[in-house]
Amino acid sequence: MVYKKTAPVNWCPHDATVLANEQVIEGCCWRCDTPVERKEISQWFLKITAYADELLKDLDTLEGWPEQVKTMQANWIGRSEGVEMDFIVADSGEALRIYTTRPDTLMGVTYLAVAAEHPLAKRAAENNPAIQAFIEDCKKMETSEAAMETMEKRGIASGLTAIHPISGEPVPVWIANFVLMGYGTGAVMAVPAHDQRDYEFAQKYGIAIKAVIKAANGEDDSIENQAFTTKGVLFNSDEFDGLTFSQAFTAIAEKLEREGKGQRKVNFRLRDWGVSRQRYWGAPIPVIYCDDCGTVPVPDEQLPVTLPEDVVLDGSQSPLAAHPTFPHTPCPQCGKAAKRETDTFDTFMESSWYFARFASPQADTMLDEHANHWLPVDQYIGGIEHAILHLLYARFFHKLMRDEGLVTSNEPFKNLLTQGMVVAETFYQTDAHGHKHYFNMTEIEVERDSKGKICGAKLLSDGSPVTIGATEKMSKSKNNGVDPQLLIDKYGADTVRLYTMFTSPPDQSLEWNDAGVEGAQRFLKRLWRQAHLHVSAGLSATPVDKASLSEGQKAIRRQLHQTLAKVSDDLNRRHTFNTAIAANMELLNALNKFEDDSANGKAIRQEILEGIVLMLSPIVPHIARQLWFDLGHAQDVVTERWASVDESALQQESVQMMIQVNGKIRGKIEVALTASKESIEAQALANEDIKKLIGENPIKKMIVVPNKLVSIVI
RNA sequence: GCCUUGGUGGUGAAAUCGGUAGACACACAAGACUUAAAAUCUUGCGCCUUCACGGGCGUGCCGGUUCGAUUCCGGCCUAAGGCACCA
Repeated sequence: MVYKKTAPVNWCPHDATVLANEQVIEGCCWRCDTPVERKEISQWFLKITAYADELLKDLDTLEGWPEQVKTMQANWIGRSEGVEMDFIVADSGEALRIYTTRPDTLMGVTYLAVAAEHPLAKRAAENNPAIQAFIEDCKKMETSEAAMETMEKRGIASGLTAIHPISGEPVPVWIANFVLMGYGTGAVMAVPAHDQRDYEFAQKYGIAIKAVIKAANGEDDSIENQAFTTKGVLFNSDEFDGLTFSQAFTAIAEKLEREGKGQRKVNFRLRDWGVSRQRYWGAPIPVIYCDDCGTVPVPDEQLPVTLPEDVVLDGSQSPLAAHPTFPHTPCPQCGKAAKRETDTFDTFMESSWYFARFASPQADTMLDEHANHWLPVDQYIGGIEHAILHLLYARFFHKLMRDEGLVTSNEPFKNLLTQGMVVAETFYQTDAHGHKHYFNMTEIEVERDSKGKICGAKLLSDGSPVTIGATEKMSKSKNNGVDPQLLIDKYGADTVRLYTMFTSPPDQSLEWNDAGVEGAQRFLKRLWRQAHLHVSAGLSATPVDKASLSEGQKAIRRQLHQTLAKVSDDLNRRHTFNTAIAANMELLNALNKFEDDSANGKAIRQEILEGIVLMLSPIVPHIARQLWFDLGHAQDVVTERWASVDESALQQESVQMMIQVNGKIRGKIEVALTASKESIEAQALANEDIKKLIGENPIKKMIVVPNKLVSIVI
C-alpha cells in the first residue's frame, strides 16, 4: 500500500525550496519572484487507487451524505471503460502504450503525443537542439491541473513514427506540454477530427485531420470549424464502417485482443496519494535509509519520531534536511550509520483518522476497541471545500484501518453536513516588486455606493488607496477573516449565535455582513419582555383546559403546535436553522397580539412562552436557561425533554383554496375539509368573480388539487 | 479548461413532493410617545399603471414541457467551492 516514486513539485531554484501551488504566483516564487521550475523528486505514495472501485461503489451506501458531494467524489474517482493498446515505434520496435475511451475513433488517429519526460522524447532530443530547448521549456510549467488545462498547448515533432495497430500506417510522434509522465502511460493517441484539444493542436501545427465518425441523428457533424465529439457511426474505417460506438468498441477491442496488440481496460482518473512534504511542521515519515539494508521502518519502540526544536526556519531548503544531527541515525537492523527520511507527512494524513483516535483517547496503540463502539461518526460537519480531498482521504484511510483490523465499519461518516463558505471581499496593495499585501477589513475604511456595494477603500493608518480584490473564502493568506469577538462584546453571544443561524441555511455560502444583527437582538428583547410581563402578572400553573377553548385560543394553540412540528423537522431533518428561528418569530408576533387575561388565556400564554424557550434553547442557551427558571421551573432547561406536538391542537374544520382560470389566480374559497370534489367544483363555479370571468366560455377542463386549488381552463 | 453548487425586492432570505412568489428579518419612509434624542410601538414598503377599485409585468437571460414552472428539460451568462503541496 506504500511505495516511492518520483513526482513533480514546484521548485524555486533561488530559495532551494519546494513551493505549494498557492505559493506560485504567475509562474514565479511568491517570495523572490524567481521563475518556478517543475522538478521530479522521489516521494512516498499511498495506493488509494487500489480502493478506487470500493470508494466509488460505497458512495451508494452513504444515504446521509449530500448528493452534491457524492457526485463530486464519483467524478473525481472518474471510472472509465476503454481500451489499452500498443503502437510500435518504427525504428526501435519498442511499444508505445496508450489508453483511450474512444476506440471507435482509432482509424482517425493522425498523431501520438508523449510527455517531455518520456524516454522517447529524451531519445529524440539527442543531437537535436530544438527538441532539447522545447523539453527545457516544458520544465517552466506549473504543476496544477488548472494551470495545465488553461495554458497554451504546445508541441514539437519528435521525428519518430509509430505503427498504427490496425492500419499499419506510420503515425508521427509529437512531444507535447499537456501530456504528463506521471499520469497514465505518459503517451496519448490524438484524433483531431473528434477531440477538440487535438483539433486545435493539429490546426496549429498543420497535422492531418481525418474524420471517421458521422452523426447518427442528422446533427451537424462538419469538422470545418471544430471537432465533432458526439458519438455516432463510423466511416472511413475499412471493416468497421457503419458500426455504432458500442459495436465499434467491441469489434476493435476484440481485434486488438486477438492480435495481442491491446485489451479492454477500466481506468480511473484518481491518482495515488502523494504524502511527502519537504517541510518542518508535520509528522516525520518514520523511515530510515541504510546503504546495506535499504529502506527500514523506524521500529515501534523508537516511535514517535519527534521534531528537533533547534531548526533554522529561513524559507530556504527543508529545515529537517539542513539540520546538523536529525538526519543522522544508526540503522535499526545493522547498526551502521544511516540516514533518516527528512520529509514529513501531508497533514491530510492526520485528519484522515483523528475522529477514530478521539473515540479511543486512552489507547496505548493507535486505536482500541472504544473506536468501534463509537464509529462511524453519526454526524460529521465541515466546509464544502473538503468535499473531495479530505473526505475522500478519510474514507480511504478508514478502509485501510478496517483491513488492518483496527475498525469494523466500512465508512467513517454516516451523516454529513457540508457548510457553505463564508466569503468576504479581499483588500490589498501592490508593492514595487508586484507583491500583494492583504489587509483585514478592520484596517481599512470603505466607501459604499447607493446599493451598499463597496466601491472604494483606503488604509486607515495612512489614507493610501487600497485595491478591492475578489470575494472569496475567508483565509489567513488573504487576511479576509472576521473576528466574531467584536460583535460578541457588543451584543452578547446569544445574539450573535441567533443572528448567524438566522442569516442563511448552513449549506449555503454567505457574504459576511453584520447589518442585521440588531434585529436578532430586538427579537430577544421582545421575548424577554413578553416573558416578564407574563411573570409579573402571575404565572399560570394550571394546565390548558382543552374542553373550553374559544376560537381565538384554538387558533393560537394551533400555531404553537404547528410551529413545534415545523421546528422539530427543521432542526432534525432539514438543518435549516434560519426557518426554525423565523417560525418562532412569527409565533412571538402572534402572542404579542393575543390579549386574553382569562385563566385559560394565561395558561396558553405560559404554554407558548415555554414552547418558544424550549425551541430556541439550542441556539440561545444563556437567555433560554434564565427564562426557563423565570417561567417557574426548578430544573435547568438543558435537562428538559424536547416538546411534543399535541395532534388535537392541529385539527381544522375548513381550508382555503385558490381558484385559477387559465393558469392565473382569480379567487379564493373557504372549503370544508370533508367537502367532495363535486361540491368544491360547484363552490368554485358559484364564486361571483369566477362567474364573471368565465361568462359564456365553455369549460374545457377542471382540476381539483385537494386542500390547495381548483384550476379551470376555458 | 474540467467537476459541483448557487443567481428571487434596496439587503439577508422564504416558498420542504410542479400549486397563493417575496414568510421572517434588515434598511428606508410616515406617524405615536418624548422638551429633545435614543429605545419602544403603529403603518407602509417588488416594478409599472390607476384618484381609487383594479389591471399588467415580475424569481439571471433565451427557449421548451404543463391546466399551472422559483421548482422539471435544453442552451447561454454570471458568482462561489474544488482541480491532487492552502488545509
